[in-house]
Amino acid sequence: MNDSLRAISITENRNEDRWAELSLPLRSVIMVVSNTVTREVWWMSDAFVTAIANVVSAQTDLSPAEVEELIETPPSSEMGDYAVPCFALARKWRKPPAAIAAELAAKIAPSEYLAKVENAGPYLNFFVNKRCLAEETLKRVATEGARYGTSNVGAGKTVVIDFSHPNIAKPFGIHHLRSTVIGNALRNVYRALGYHVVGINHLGDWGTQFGKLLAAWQRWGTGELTEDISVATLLQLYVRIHDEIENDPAVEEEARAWFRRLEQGDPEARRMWEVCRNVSLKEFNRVYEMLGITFESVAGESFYQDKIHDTLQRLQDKGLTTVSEGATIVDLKPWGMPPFIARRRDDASLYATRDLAAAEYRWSTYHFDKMLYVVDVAQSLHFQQLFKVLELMGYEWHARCAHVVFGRMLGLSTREGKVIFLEDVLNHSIELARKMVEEKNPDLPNKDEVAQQVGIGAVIFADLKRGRIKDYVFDWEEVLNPFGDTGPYLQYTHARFCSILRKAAQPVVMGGVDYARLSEAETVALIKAIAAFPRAVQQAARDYEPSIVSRALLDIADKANKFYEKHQVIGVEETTFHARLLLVDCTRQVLANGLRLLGIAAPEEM
RNA sequence: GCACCCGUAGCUCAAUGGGAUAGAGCGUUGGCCUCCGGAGCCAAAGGCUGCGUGUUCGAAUCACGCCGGGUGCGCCA
Repeated sequence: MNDSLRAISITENRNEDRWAELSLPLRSVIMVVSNTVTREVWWMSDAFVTAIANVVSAQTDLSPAEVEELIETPPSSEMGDYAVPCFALARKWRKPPAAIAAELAAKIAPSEYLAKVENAGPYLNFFVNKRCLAEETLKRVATEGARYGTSNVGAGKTVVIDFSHPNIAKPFGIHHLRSTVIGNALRNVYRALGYHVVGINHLGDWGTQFGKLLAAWQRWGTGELTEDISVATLLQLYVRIHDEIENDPAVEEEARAWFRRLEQGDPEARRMWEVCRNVSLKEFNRVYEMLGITFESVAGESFYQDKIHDTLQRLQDKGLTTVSEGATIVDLKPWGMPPFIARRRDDASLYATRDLAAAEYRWSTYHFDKMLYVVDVAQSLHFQQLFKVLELMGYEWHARCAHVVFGRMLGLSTREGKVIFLEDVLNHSIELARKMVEEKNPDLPNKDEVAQQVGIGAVIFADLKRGRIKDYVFDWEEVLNPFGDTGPYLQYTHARFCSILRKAAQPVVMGGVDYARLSEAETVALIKAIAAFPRAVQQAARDYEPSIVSRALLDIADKANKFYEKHQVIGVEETTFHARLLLVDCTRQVLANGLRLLGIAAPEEM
């Protein structure tokens, strides 16, 4: 990031926290809060796991639940489908783990579900009945359809997600992409798990920056500020006043004065502010529409303007505030943090103040079980302080708040203070997708629509495929490359399987399918990948990590293409045909479901 | 200076509550369409998991200490 851009990003909003520390207490709280959610939720608990747990439990002094905790997946399917390591038993029984594994392997007889048991060193490896695996999995997908992967673990619970939150009077930059798509994906994931989700766009529509903007207009603007002004012009004004302030600090006082007028409800200031807000919102909405993102609530910082007085009063009543150098602060020294500044020397409110008021308001409004702030790592300290203050105020729900941290976006080749507009990136990507579609599928009737879906999907997936914590090195080539582990690859696989269904020209039937026909290595691998999907969705929610869904999808697509390469569907003997056709349909279904969770379209042709 | 985050193949990233031989994609090299979509598949090459010590039957994963990078640290958001 170069200097001019850095100057602009001084006022960028929302970010960070001690994610690792917070996630743990949060999880334990959740478990206490709801009796229905237990640790088992995060584990696979299908028929095979249960069968293994029972059969091993019968031969040991471990309970089925204890055995379940031990079950893992071998590194290679040739070793088995599930494994129970015997190290824990070895300590208990004071015998070598390999001997125990061998002993258990000999004692456990094959059953309908578990076709074979053998030991490999200290591991007790189970081979499942492939027919059962196929039947369990595909019946479930076919029956649940678009609901496959969802559950009701969140029924009756509310999650508030604060995401996107672009800054008014500034363009919707590429750096807002992360919070926007991560937040949206989490919103979809939680909703899929039955939670009531409140997605909030906490717009950066208040603060000293508007004082600067208004001061700039007064200096250089001509006539009245009206809504025909563009965001680009507003940005220019902002950059210009910013430079001016650097040269002449007195100008800053001018800006502060304007912000004070705004906070005190001065009609002229208020009117100009509204113009800026409306102009920006119009532009933001265009981007949200492209991304297919909506919010349950658009309550920016300004929304809390009339609430901060009471918030400050409560802080004071609880004896938490002190006055230091004219400002009202909460001393956090005992917790090794700098003070939380609640009110400025000149009585104006601050970002932190408004966040505090927002937290209180959201609690009283939603009584959430969780509140997630999807904000980049730069604001870690801010949220640490905020959560600590909530705790000091005696709010037990402070532990339900978590900062969903993501890394900064780097590697943007910005020329001289130019912010990269997200809209431009999306359009660029759409253009490339259009060329690709034109080349690959010139007769497609809805080429424009598909180009949109593929182009935008590429940008979204590029962001969501990696863990959110790492800095994201934005690379045009990577984002626009349609080959490899990309959004277009997933969409292509989906379209390819849709194509088989079209060409087959026969209804997919579930009744009478001979699942024993689905036993080749590539086929089983695909079925397993499909079976793993629901768990990935739950893990994504547990870790606030959409990339877990992304990777599950890549795995399914990878296995799907390998299956496709090796096994013909159309034109093979009828019993096998029907079995494979069902698998194709289930594959298509789960890919579509997963893409939807990520906020990516799944066109049937491309 | 203090705090937090991140160091895994040339590059971007994985590695299922610490487990078996650390895996993908991009890039490089070489193969595969008379056959359901080649935006695909197969194969090769590429690693002291930043360094060290410790805990453990077992460490990329946990602890401590270094080194390197990023970010933050009182009236910006």
